[in-house]
Amino acid sequence: MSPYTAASLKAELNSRGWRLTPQREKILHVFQNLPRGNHLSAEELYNLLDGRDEAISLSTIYRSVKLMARMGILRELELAEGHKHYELNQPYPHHHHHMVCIQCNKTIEFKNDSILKQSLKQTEKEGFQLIDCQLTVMAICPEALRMGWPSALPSNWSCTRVLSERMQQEHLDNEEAN
Amino acid sequence: MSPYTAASLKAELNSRGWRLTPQREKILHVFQNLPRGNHLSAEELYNLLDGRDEAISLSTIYRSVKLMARMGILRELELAEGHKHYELNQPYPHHHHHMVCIQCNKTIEFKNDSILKQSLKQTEKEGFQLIDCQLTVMAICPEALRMGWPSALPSNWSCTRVLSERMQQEHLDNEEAN
DNA sequence: CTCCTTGCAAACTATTTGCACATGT
DNA sequence: ACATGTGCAAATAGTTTGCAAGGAG
Repeated sequence: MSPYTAASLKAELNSRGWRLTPQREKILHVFQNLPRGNHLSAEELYNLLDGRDEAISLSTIYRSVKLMARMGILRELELAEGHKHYELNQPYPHHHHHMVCIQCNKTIEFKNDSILKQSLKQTEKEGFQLIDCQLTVMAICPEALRMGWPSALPSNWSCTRVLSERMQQEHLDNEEAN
Repeated sequence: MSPYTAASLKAELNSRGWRLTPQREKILHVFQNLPRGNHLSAEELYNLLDGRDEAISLSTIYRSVKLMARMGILRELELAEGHKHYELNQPYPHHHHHMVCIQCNKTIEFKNDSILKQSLKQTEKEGFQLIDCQLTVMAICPEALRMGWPSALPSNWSCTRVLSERMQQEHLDNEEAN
């Protein structure tokens, strides 16, 4: 899972009858230069390239990330936001898991090596080869509990902390896209 | 997390200013009578009720399952098929995890108590209350490996076993909807 | 020079929403 | 009574696909 070069990507693609195109090379390049822990949706990747005057059509983006995920080059993340995110697949130790409040959607990332171990155990048992593993923990956050979950929470309630964090995150996302 | 009765569902709803309607009661009832290990998508739930001449509109189905998931009554499953499934939230020991081949989408369910323990550890550390946890293991199945993954696999290859299993599953799904 | 790949626009799927009417509390 | 819930149809978001033109091997 070492970093791909254009040449090794080409070899990998060609061996299955696929081709190395400028688009695929650019996409790989973006992910290789993405700060650790970051991940992009198809749309974010599109905007990022568009901003650099290296625009690639959205359909090609979708086709490429799906292909590269299937090849094991990219990792597909199912985050709470309802659309998929991608990042370079560098299994260990850069992967993390998610804990999300089912009441307000507040999400916390965490690392845990023992989960990887259990996944490995499971793949070995069935003769699979591990590529990636992701644990999602659904829970109720302290603020919701303090408000009296499950019964005493108004229907439109949301953790106060969540809003400001979301705004901060969006701010970061915007910077990153420039 | 004991089975809800119409009365306890009503209490739970009312305490947050919501109401017990025949639709919500029917939906709860369906999930309570669902064989262990089964789960329904919004559409499947719609069809099931429709077949019983107890039709509920799709939007109401969507609104209800989302509400009940947020209340902690239902559990929302993100399976590989691209749409959400729901089942009664009876945390332990009926939950399971998934291992899926990123090459052919073959999916295997498995149980593992240690994952629940790790999730519990994480929720306690952050002061959350655990509701549910789901591990997804992305891997390459033995057949794909035998075919020479990652390089020597034709672009449209799919495990032979997968197709027949899918057909069997679809067959079961159809029976269940009647 | 063949077949894969791209870009565009249109199609699609799962889900959400606006609104008028109906119904629990 | 009055706010919440329902059903319908239309809207939306994310993603996929058909097709003609372009480009890699």
